[in-house]
Amino acid sequence: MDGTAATYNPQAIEVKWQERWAADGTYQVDNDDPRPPYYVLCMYPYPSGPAHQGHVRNYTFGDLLVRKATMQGYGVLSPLGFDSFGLPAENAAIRTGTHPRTFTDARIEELKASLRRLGAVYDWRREIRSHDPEYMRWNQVIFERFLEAGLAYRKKAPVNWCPGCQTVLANEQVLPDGTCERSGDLVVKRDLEQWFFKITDYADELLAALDDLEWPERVKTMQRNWIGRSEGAEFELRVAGAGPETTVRVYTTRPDTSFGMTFVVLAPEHPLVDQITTPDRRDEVAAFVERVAGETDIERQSTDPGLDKRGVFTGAYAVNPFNGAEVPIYLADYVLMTYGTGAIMAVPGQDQRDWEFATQYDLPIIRTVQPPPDWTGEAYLGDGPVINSAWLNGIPDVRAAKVAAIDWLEAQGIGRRKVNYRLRDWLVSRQRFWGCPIPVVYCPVHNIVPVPEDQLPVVAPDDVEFRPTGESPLRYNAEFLNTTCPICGGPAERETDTMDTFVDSSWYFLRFCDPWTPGVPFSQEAAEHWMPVDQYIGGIEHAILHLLYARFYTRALADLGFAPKHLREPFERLFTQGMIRMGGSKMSKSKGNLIAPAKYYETVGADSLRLFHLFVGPPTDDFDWSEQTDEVIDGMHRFLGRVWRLAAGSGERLHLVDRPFTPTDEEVEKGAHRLIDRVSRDFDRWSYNTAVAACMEFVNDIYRYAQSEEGGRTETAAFAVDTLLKLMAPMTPHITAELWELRHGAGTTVHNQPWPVADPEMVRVDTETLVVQVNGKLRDRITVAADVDEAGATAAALASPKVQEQLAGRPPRRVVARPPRLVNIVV
RNA sequence: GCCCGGGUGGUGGAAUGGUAGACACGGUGGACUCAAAAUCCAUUGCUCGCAAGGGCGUGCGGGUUCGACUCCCGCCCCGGGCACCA
Repeated sequence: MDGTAATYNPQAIEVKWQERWAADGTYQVDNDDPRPPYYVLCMYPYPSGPAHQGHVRNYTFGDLLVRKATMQGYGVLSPLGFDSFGLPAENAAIRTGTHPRTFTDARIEELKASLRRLGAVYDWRREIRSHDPEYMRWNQVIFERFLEAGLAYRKKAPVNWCPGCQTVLANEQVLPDGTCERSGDLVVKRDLEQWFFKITDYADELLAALDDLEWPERVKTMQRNWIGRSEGAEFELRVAGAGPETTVRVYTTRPDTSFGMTFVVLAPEHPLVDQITTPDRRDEVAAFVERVAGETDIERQSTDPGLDKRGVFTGAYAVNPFNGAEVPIYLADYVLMTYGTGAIMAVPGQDQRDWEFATQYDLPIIRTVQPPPDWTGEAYLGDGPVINSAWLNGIPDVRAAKVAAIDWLEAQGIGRRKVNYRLRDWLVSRQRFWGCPIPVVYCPVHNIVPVPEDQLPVVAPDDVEFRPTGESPLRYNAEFLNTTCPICGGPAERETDTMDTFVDSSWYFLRFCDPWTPGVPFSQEAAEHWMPVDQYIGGIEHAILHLLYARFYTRALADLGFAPKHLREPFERLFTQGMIRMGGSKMSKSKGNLIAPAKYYETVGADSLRLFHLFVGPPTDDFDWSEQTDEVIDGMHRFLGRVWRLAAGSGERLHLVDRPFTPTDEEVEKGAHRLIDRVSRDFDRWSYNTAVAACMEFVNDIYRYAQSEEGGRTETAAFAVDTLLKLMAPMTPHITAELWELRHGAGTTVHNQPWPVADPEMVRVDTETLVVQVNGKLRDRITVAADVDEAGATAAALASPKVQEQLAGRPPRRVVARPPRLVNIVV
């Protein structure tokens, strides 16, 4: 053997193969590729600099699938791009004066280089950067079509406003104590006119279609809860002493409990508050409203600090239409203007939060559902017959009572059946510079006017000043701000808000299918060919927002004629990986706990790092990076060294001979088939850690075989090693490629070998270990034929001397036989 | 607070109602070496015992079952998301 084959040197071989894959375009795929299509996609990253271990893990999983599907004969679409708009680049611009584009492009190059060095392969001809003007053009065209179709609209919505900075803050910029991270001022809520996308139009479909997706149940559950469909009723209550036009509309999921309403609660932002509050209550109500304005929704809905001072009486009363009773109207922080009608009827008998509120404010409690006799709790949420409810009394269950109550409301003309969603429309306006401009102008005559398509994309000017106030520089750039109305040519102002970056990530996977056809964001044919994504891979932190927005966008684009009409779901299968944590918190640049992969590339190599991420635990689990982690990574390098010495034939005491086939050789070949079976099934169930463990066991077995007295048979060993290299190729692509070339000659590559298939005859085992228990305790292990029946297994178990000793002459009361695995003898 | 996960040796984890701890990391002992590195071998849940062998053991408390890490109920602890971080 020559010097290069003698020792494993990852630095020498990894870059060589990476350059070859790039130069040969091995993993580029054309849209007319004749192989069956398969689309593997990892969530495109925000470019924050060189890859961190979270990226390494994510892209290792994706790359494994790309390479395996390629070996299986698919034409695999494996694109990547960059989610390149966002707050960090803007903050860096303010800090350093560097334009966000310069900053971002530099970060992208760093990230790309470190992913290349990992050996992850992509069709880079399809790369997308969300700040690319071509991508922005289509983002803006789509926005204008949304506007045309009524899917985009403007309304007022509260934002975080910092009085010191005179600007809008992201939630992230508001510290836990409610102050601005920059100035320390107390952040307040302020209403601004903002753009929304009507995702609620699709609420029903987004909910119903979840059932058929091959997604993790937990993600589907989170989306279901997020959409939060509820069925109930909406009805009007007159305000006592006011005219008939002054009514409070409430939404309830429990119209059957209306006779138990003992008060009404409005959100502090409710438009009726000023009108109905009595003069003697004004000061207290105003103070309360102001205080709640400073709270987040999470604080408002928390019941943690107790319920004191969480509500205030307005002095007004509402009339319960069911029985004419006058009940007091309160304000409470836990009622949100954004859900339902912003007003609720409170029924403390059947709602625990209402119960606590009623107790706090000495309000009456009336039960309208009969709790079971042994009920000791407070509010009763369960089923039961209606009580204390006049004409509803005696209805045996909640479901029937709801129907009766709603029928009555509709007959009286004061209310109706109503399906409600927790899901709110998507607020897409961002008061930032580094985002895709919203392509409209405001004309004093023609109001909102979209920028004509031939003038797109609207791109922010470069000569702006980044001020440390956090204010978008667009507001102060006269050249950008002042324009003319596309309709009348008169003076007009541009929209200075940009789009939420989730807009960019809501359709990039469609653009990847075809970033080339002029005149369209992507061609229908290409989308037809590749979509939906066969396997989407990303972090669990995107379980709700990104995935829901992408599902909405795909439907909207199909309905607007951009995508094929029948394309509803973008991601056929979803896999969500766990996070890499360090010291208990998520790895992130801001926490300064990133571990760059570069140092591993320079020492143990990319293959060892990839193998580590596959081996360390189930891909869905979080992983805590610790001081011991480097030792585990070193262990992967040692294992690959063993593989190298075995496959390159440079291992000590390897003893291979040409000789006739023996039963020992047959066992080794069977072992290889069992490995194929195990690794293939483990890959299919995302159990990479056990697949790696199986390969390690196999390598140990082959070493024992090749180092034994009688030695290994050359052909058998060659079959075993070649099988191993093929199975490991998707996990550790460089070392397996190099070894394959070494064994089979220049120009050959393991990566175009067909994925091995196990022969079922060779996988079958002849004998099994029968576990014998007495009263559930393990007492013996017996080797039995794999096809042993119940009687045979029982007989073998009873014949065991150890079992006889335990029984001590007692007759078995019962024998549970589960051949060929187990017999349990109960005495 | 609400929604969603998780808890197994010193450590990462394995075990789809049937042998708890596969495979690794670390530790201990040994071989090779002048020495070290590398490599290789043995051993390694806790505990009693010279040994054979026994007992205990999957966050805590109950339950279902011949049998529970696994299923059910009630707790405790840790993590993720909560709509302007992406």
